[in-house]
Amino acid sequence: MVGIKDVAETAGLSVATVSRVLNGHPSVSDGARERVLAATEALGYRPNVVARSLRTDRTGTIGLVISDVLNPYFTELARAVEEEARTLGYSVIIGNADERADLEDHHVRGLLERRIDGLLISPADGRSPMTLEAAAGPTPVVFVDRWIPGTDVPVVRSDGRGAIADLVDHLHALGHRGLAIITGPTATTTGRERVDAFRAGLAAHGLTLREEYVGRGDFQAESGRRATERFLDLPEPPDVVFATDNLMALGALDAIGARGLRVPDDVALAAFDDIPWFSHTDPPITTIAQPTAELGRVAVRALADLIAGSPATSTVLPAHLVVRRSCGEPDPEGATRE
Amino acid sequence: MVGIKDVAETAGLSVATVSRVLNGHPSVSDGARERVLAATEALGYRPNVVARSLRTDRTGTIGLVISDVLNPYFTELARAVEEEARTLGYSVIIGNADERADLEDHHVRGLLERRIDGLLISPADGRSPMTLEAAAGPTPVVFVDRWIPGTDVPVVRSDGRGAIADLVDHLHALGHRGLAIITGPTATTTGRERVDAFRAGLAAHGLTLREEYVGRGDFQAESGRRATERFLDLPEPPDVVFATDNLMALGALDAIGARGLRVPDDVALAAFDDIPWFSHTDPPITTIAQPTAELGRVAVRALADLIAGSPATSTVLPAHLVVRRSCGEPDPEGATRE
DNA sequence: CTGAAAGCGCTTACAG
DNA sequence: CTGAAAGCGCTTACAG
Repeated sequence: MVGIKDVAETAGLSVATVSRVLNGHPSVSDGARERVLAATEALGYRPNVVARSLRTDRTGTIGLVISDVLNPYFTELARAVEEEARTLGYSVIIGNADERADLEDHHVRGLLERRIDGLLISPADGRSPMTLEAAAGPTPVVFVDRWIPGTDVPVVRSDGRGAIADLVDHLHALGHRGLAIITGPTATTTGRERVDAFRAGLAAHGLTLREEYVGRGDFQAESGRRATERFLDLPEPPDVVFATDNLMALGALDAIGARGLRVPDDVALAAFDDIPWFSHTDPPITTIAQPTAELGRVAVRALADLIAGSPATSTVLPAHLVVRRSCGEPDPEGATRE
Repeated sequence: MVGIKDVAETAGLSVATVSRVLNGHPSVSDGARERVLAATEALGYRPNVVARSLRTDRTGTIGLVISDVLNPYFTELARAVEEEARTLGYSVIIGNADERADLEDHHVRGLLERRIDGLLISPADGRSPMTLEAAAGPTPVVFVDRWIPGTDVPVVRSDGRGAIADLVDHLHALGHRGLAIITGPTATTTGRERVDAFRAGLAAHGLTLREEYVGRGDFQAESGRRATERFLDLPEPPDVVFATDNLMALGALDAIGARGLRVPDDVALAAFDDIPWFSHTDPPITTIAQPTAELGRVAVRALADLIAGSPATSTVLPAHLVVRRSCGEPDPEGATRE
């Protein structure tokens, strides 16, 4: 591989000068600059950022550890993060934890060893030792979407509680009383928030959440399927199933379809997270939309602040209800669709 | 940050010995190993892989440049790649080209400067200079899904031609004669292959592909919407629209729905790439499925071979038709569903 | 089995 | 404006 030494040699200058040109240092003569650029071009020189990083102690890279790349919510988040990071001059390395604490650990450790400048994590739960270590360590960390209570880390997330209250109102107004929920892991903050808000929403209508109407899922499709099957096997199945993310809603759809039942006639379905497909499912799905891309962008800016040494602020953005037809109502022609 | 020197000091040994222990070198006494491990643990030492990489000239990382993270096909591919790479001891850094040659360039350059051990690329077209440079350079490269003819790079892809012929047969048998296609960029190999195979399939039935029934898309949703709108504006709209990837099918669905038309009664729809949502759209979508995850795994193994210095072989896996209801037929209850 | 030392490819005070 | 030299944190022949 051609190195800076080769460039210096063919340019007839020292490596110091070559380095200055390549890094846009002002103290270089135009002549030197030209010769360096010409040599760089001629040799097809690619700077070795590994060496540069070792020397400068910054990698120009941030890490992003998400729970599940197959989840369109996280995909959209990741895309927004990469876009904003690129604007700010950072590359991003994505680690997919697949909702597994051991994988989260693996990726956080790898990213830390790689000396990324900062870390964005959507922590599965508080049980990944490396995540805890990262949160306490010197590398700047920002939590996005999920967070770990009790840590001193800025968090950028959305608050779904208001929207969930709206959802329960909506369901109640449609006459539904047997409301079931498929939760995420209750060790996750989003998992807990959604079931708590749902319970609170029911309470506001004088209803209580029946124990058998709580299905414990893990935010992945298969768990949504299993929980829904259990609901349907109940002597008194629920009127509505609220799947607290889009993949579990997909699983619920699978389970309902497999029994030859129809949504919403036999059982209604609501979801959390809006994705383009929800407009085209049979029927279109009522869901709660997060400002996903915005979360990603804000999180990157917060992390960049931290890296720059400024204090970073936490941000909470609101989610909102998007009414479609999966809970039984007539389609109000794009009511809350933005 | 605590470095190897600190560990050596508290262990009362040289950095050489510490390094040997950390790298599993056999020539270390049990006592030394123990003291090193204890010191490592006590100090919370994290090896600096940047320094290690500079020294060893390998990063234990492979790069993956895909065309669009928001496309579930590529997401699934990326996931399989990461999984297989992890098994083989590699990390993977994903670059999202978003179907833009300039972004592909940006990511390939960044990955090369980062000195990744090997590169997996799904090239947008032959117009990214960096991709061409990478293909010709010393870093091992494998193309996956798409490739660039005329380069000397192994390619792992699926062949959709047989399945497209099956699709045309299927459509013809259902009585459809006005067949339209939304292509990907014809600069991509997959874009070309799909339209060529479609045309050949029509020819086999004595039909020709009418020029106005060819919509040029870019594999993203918006282009599918626009192409479909143009089809529907035609004095003689087609009977069937074949969207050659899943996102353009989503766009087509949007366009059809926006006019209050129904699939398949008003216009039939077929797609390329199978994704879980296709079973739940209204109606479920007939499509062509690729062995996506397998492509990813095979590609990683081919790249690992190349990195190890062995020759890598190209692989072509077959795609197959999955018949659902979007073209008008009765649902044969999961006919070709695996 | 162990350690001293060279060197990976850069950047950056320091001196001129 | 330019260059010689030190040093980033590791690994690895080489010698003992």
